[in-house]
Amino acid sequence: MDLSRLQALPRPLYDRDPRLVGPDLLGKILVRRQGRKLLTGRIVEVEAYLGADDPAAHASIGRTPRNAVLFGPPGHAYVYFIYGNHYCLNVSCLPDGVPGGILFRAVEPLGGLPEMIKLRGIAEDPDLRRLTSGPGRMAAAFGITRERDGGKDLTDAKSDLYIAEDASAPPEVVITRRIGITKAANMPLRYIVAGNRFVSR
DNA sequence: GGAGCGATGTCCT
DNA sequence: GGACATCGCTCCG
Repeated sequence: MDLSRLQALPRPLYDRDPRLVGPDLLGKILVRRQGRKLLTGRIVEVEAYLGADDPAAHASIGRTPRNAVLFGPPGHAYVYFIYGNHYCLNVSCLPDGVPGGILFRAVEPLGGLPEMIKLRGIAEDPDLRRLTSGPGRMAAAFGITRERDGGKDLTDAKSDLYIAEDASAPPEVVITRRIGITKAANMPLRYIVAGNRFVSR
């Protein structure tokens, strides 16, 4: 990958309805600096979570200390811990005071695969399709935790965690219902890259 | 290859 | 006390 082509996505991109931000994030690149190494993955699956009118969204119960990032300015990392085992990464959307976000569910690994495998704690020569497919697996592969990354500005290319674009063409987007939730499970708010094999099941 | 289930922390009611 | 935006293991076919 041509790293000199990487440009951090600007804040205004996130200052919109998550239903517009979600599809625009497909094909973009999640970048993690891990010491001297660069871990990168192309975003292939995301879900939008809205505000009071979306019962599945953490923001639907109103602002609490836990979900405050979703109510803050756009372009920041909302990281939460789920099921006692896993972290999940979101980026806040909409202006300060208005909640909303995008959950990152899967990336296609591009660079830093040995480091990702190490962070996942799995054997060498793994099934690459399962390295970064699913929000918990993806977060683990990128070493993302709430303590380390919660609240971070994801528009800062000097940060150790940000979202970038390269010169590649935007992918074809397919919209489906969201996965793994019980409330509002029928809302069409999941966005995936058509035909991509790193999308979760 | 799919259904069932346990592990496990955090937060809200 | 229970819900939970998950994962990986079992067991069954």
